[in-house]
Amino acid sequence: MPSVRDIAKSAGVSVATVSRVLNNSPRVSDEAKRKVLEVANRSRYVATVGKRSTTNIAFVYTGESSLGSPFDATLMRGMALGMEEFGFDLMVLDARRARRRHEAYSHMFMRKGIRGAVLRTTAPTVDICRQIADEGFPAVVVGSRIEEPGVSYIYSDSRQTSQEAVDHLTGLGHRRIAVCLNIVDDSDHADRLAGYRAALASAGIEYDEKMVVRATALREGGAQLIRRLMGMSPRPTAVFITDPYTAMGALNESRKAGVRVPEDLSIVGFDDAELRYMVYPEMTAVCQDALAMGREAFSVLNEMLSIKPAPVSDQVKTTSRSTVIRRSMQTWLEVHDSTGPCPP
Amino acid sequence: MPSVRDIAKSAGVSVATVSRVLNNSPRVSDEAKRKVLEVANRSRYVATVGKRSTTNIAFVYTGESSLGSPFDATLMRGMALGMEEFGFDLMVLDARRARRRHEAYSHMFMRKGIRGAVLRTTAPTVDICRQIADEGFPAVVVGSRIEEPGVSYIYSDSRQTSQEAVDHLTGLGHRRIAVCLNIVDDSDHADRLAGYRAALASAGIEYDEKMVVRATALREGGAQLIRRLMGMSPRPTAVFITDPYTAMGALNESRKAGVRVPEDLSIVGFDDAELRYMVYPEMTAVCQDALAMGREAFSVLNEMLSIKPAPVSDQVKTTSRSTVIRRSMQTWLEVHDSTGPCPP
DNA sequence: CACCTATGATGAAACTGTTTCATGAATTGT
DNA sequence: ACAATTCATGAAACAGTTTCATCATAGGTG
Repeated sequence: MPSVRDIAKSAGVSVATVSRVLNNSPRVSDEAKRKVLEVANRSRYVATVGKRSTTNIAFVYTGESSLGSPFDATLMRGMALGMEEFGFDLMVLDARRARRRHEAYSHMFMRKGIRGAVLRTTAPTVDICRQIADEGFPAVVVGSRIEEPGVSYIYSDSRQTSQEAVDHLTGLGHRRIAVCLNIVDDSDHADRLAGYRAALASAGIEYDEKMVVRATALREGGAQLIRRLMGMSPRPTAVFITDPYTAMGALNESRKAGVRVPEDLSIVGFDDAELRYMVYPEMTAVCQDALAMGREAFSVLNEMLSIKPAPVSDQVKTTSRSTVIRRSMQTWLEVHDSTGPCPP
Repeated sequence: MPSVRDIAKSAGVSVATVSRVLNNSPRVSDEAKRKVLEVANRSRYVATVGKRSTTNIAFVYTGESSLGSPFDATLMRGMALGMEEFGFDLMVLDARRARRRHEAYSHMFMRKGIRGAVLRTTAPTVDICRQIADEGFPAVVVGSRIEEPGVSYIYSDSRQTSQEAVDHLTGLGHRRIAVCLNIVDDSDHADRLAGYRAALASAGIEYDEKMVVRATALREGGAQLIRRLMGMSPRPTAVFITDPYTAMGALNESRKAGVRVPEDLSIVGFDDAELRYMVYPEMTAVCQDALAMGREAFSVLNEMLSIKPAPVSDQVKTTSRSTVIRRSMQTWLEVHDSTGPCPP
């Protein structure tokens, strides 16, 4: 564990200069900055003020993630439970804004006294998760299944329940069942599509690519979806919508377009909070427990942090990759009023 | 600004013991703990590690506040904007869990490296806000108007718009207009009641206490409300519901009870996020911009923190009360489909 | 051109808070 | 009753940050 004094000696400057570089003080030459950052990053420097051990956990989002979404909000509430239970403090951080140029993610975390991170990511920013895992920093991805080596995650296994959802539709006599996926592909939506296909297969219905529709994860995406479905011929009599907001938008647009739910169209949606009760009609949905996921994230990090890191010899710089923990949470199907028998 | 060494001298112990007390180390006698905490609290101790100045802002809720509500979620998104703009980091904190016994709030904040606080409170926990203000810690209450000396706040002035909302109803010919308030009284709901009364007065309608109904700020509260209203005689033809979730619950229960909205009952709700678009029919509502409030909170704290505190002489311990800043944000009325002409 | 002044980068030293280690006191087990 | 263990504590060592003095350089003015 190098100190500022070690770095100073190695970089050929004073500790004062090292400290200035590490804190972005304006009065420092580019040359000194370059030298210090080079040594600091190479030696995996972590700031430990007076050997103080902080207990901050960061909730890291990546700018494109929707911090105010019901899922994130519920997640946050779950994390608040974890804070109490495991005695951590929670910091909210935008991974891309908070980091400085040429700074390793783990360095950025340590600079802020963060011991572990809960990562929230979307498909385009998966590389951030990979990089953090590569640096060996204790982190867990929540709400996405990132199949990269070294990446820990907690996700909801929605494949089985998605299949049940579509089984529910075939059980009601539906044969022309559409599925709506997000415009960006991720493992979750792949799971749901797999569940959809399995259910079709078990009901002896042939898979038809034209029944797979893409929409944005917004109200407007759901509206678009309904307009698309109504233009199809033959029309689907049911649709499985894999995103909460899209499902909500679809329900509302149906009403505007004069499509009766469930008489003309059965809709199975997705819910990670309470949305299914807010819409009309109350929505049959595949549900996941974002609250429990938030709490579980802290449990996982607690486990990671209680494993003592292997002592790194001064000579060999091993990449001390942290333990990989992967957990899957249950989802369940709730049948409400947006699904009904297939129209004749 | 006392240091651990000053406190040690004053309390008659070593700096090591002071540090142990301040960090809840188990190996310390009650006697030493008492002496140190006494001096630390009296001298307004703040931890400044190596004169490092942290830039953490805390989002403080009080356990009873609903962290996962749309309002708080949107607020959080707004604060994320403020983080970027003003260069702060955000920490999430439960005021009551995080604090230790006999610890002043400002001490607790400083122990965690927090420079300023955004407070989210409900009526029963107003005293926490008052106490933090009394300690002179830079803090701003968001979403409540706390008329206590020294307390800064940002709130939505919903009085005027509430009046407009009820004007809208009287303009549609309604005469028997109920209002639904939260079961706990706070200044916001008082404002909305005042707006309601003003609108009645200007329309020449007499104020009737029986038309003031209380409900919890939950879906179920809204359901209860509808059952109450339907049992009244004569029945109100319109209701102004001052909480988003209550309004949502009322809309859904109306449908279940066979009450048509707006044909039988006009509903004006309240919205601080996007709820008005999620329900059916889309809800006429008094809207506030929680996003802007979150951002504004950081602006206010930035202002507070850039004012240098008066230097405290070693002899006179003045209570350095921080500047009081109060801002009000605009609310607006959006007319959608849950209000209509008064039935004959 | 010479000289003074302002600015900027830097390091030694001073300072802040935390932890380790040694020490003496108190408690407990046999 | 005595040894062993545990506990509370302070001195010292250590980690990071900032202040202050120093030196170099650039720029304006006679």
